[in-house]
Amino acid sequence: MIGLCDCNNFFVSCERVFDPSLNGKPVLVLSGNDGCVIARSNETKALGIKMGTPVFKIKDIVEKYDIKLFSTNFPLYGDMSKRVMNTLKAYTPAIEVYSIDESFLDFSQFPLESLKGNGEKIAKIVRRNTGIPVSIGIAPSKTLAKIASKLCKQYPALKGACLLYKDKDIEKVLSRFPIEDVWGIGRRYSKMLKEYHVFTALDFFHCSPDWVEKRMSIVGLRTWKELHGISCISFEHTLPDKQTICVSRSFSRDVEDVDEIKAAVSKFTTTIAMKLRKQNSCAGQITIYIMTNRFREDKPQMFQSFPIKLEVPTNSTLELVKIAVSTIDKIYRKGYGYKKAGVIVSDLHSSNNIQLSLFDKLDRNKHSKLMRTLDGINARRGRDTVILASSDKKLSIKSEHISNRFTTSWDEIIDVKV
DNA sequence: TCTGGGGTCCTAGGACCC
DNA sequence: TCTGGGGTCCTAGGACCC
Repeated sequence: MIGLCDCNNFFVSCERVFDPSLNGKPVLVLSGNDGCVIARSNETKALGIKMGTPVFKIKDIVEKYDIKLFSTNFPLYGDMSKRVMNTLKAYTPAIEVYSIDESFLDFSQFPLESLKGNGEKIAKIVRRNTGIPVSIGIAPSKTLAKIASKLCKQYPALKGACLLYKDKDIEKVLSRFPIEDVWGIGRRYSKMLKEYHVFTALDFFHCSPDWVEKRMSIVGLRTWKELHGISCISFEHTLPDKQTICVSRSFSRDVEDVDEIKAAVSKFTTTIAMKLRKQNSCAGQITIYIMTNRFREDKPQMFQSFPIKLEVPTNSTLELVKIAVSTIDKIYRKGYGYKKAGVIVSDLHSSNNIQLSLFDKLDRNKHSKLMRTLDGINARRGRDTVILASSDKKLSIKSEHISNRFTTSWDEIIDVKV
């Protein structure tokens, strides 16, 4: 049996931990530049506000219901996530961190009759230790566990834990579960399935496996089997290294100045190099892209992306930034307003086995020593204590409703009034 | 005026090998 | 009229996830 612990309305819950007056009130958390809705409280869900809605389109509702808005605060959410995961680790034999707000829990050694009670206990402890409410679904497969966790949110009487394993129960639940809400069935497939009158998870359950495989490949077949209680997506005890790493941002306005774009790309690449070193990888390829605002149909559009193969894979900030910034000169065109830029590294290798080149002039030992020192200082003194001069320029990104980094910055720690 | 960011996996087709 | 058989690797595109 496998558990899935999902944090309820996670980003909203993080904000509420540090401002309990938000409990019971409608709250939204917004994407970068305060653009779209990326998290909703139950109250705002009830108002019919959809995930991904641009905020300017719902200005009237926000005002009418006095909805509290928050800019995204990833340092806070990331740290709160760690706290939740650490608590889960302490009360289960193993966890697989699946996303910032979800973990699978290894319940394979627990007797069946103890599962419901254990789930409730764990949900209660997480709430007590971190302030974050969670829903724990327990079932024979990951897909069913996801469904079970959603049931917890519908039925508070379950006290945060739902065990789903009897055939009779599964069929009853699936018959009321919309096909588009099943893990693994996205927008495209649910549209296709509905054309064949498959509307609920149970309709899909009763499809023939051959039919499913023919139309949805073995990925769809896997979902079908998982709904039948056959576990096909195994529990991963160790996280594999990333195969690609990407850092990109939209700007709050259209940027024409090439130096501003270079500074942004320099910043993104600095972050990427840091992430590479963190997982002990070197990149064999780096791609830089810049694009105009696709929503401005009245303006000329431009999307340029330029991949560069590296002769020797690297994770040196100096080397990668130099390449990235010089690439901007190749792809930048005057007269366009750029709205977004990004950097992607791929073809990643372990730093321990790097194929060197006969013609390489770079002193790689020197670089890696310097990077170790830089990482050390920035770990102790804060992320941007030592940066490259080329990235020393403020990015134009809007976040008007941002809360404090209560748990990761001494300057922003919570005030307690006595 | 204002529209997010970061990932994975699978398949098909083309280029190439012997 | 007729044109082999068996592979690998790479990339682009499409699907999905949070």
